[in-house]
Amino acid sequence: MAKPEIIKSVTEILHKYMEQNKLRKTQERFQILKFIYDWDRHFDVDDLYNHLKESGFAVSKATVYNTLELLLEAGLIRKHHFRNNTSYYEKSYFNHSHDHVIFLDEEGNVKEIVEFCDPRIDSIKADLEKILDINITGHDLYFYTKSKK
Amino acid sequence: MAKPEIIKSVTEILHKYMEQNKLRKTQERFQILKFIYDWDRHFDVDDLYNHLKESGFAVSKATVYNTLELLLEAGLIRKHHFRNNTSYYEKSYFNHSHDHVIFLDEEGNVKEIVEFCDPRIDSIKADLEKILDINITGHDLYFYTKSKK
DNA sequence: TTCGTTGCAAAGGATTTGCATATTC
DNA sequence: GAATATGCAAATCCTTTGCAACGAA
Repeated sequence: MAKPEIIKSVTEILHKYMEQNKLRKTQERFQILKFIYDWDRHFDVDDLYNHLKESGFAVSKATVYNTLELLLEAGLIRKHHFRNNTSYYEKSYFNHSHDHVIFLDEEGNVKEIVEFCDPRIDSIKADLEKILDINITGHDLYFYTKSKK
Repeated sequence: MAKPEIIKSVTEILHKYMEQNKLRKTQERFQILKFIYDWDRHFDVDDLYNHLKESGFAVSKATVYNTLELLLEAGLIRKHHFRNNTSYYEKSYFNHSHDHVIFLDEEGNVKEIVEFCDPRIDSIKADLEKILDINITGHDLYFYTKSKK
């Protein structure tokens, strides 16, 4: 699917989500969604806030936080913690479920992120659900390396 | 190994680590290490700070932070992020490498933690190292559930 | 018009930092 | 005695909250 179609599609998903939950369809929410899906990277709140500002669509940081929370609940983005105190986000639709290899520099800062898929995770998950008699709602798997890329 | 022996052993490891790195052997550092290894649970900074205070061995929060950082570098504890903004820690010596299932309540607070081991993680790791030609230094794998335990 | 959302600034929680004091070496 | 670690408080970073103004329904 080409990018404009993806954006159209996630926009519709957000429309439906807001109708179902009786939320208001503000410009800010749709613009932020569009910016995220136009961008091919993982980002933190400041990255997104600055990107919006530089693109001439400044919104308050509170709105960035509110909207990210909304998009998370709508299942349109995912949130990550890479061994530091900052939350990172990424789009999640039309984007296979995947895990991450995090490349760290000397100071432990995130230098690069590589995605991978491995079906063995799903089999571990299925086994745990059976053994513990629980329903697993999600997982986070991060491998860390200091190798240069 | 019985607990007193474990504590003796990790104490020696810390002694060596401090000698190798020309760090000072303060009471606080050894006491905190002992408290952690006497305790069978995952904890955050406040849990440990309060535990020390209630046990009549009060130290400042800055010292708790500093010492946890030191113990991390010495490989004597591990640090985790369970989808919230708090860091959790656990002892890591004489304690198999393992991963975690996190039980969350309605508000997303950590209610319970179950540990598990699965060799499939190591095989995924080995494959990634080969494919990406990197050296993986560690990983974090967390499964999340809202089931009651 | 109504009521949810935005924006701003203040508050909050976790962690770090600066500096005087205490302690190890 | 020299130099590092501790303790306290202030500072910082990330995130949440309160409230007036705005805008969608």
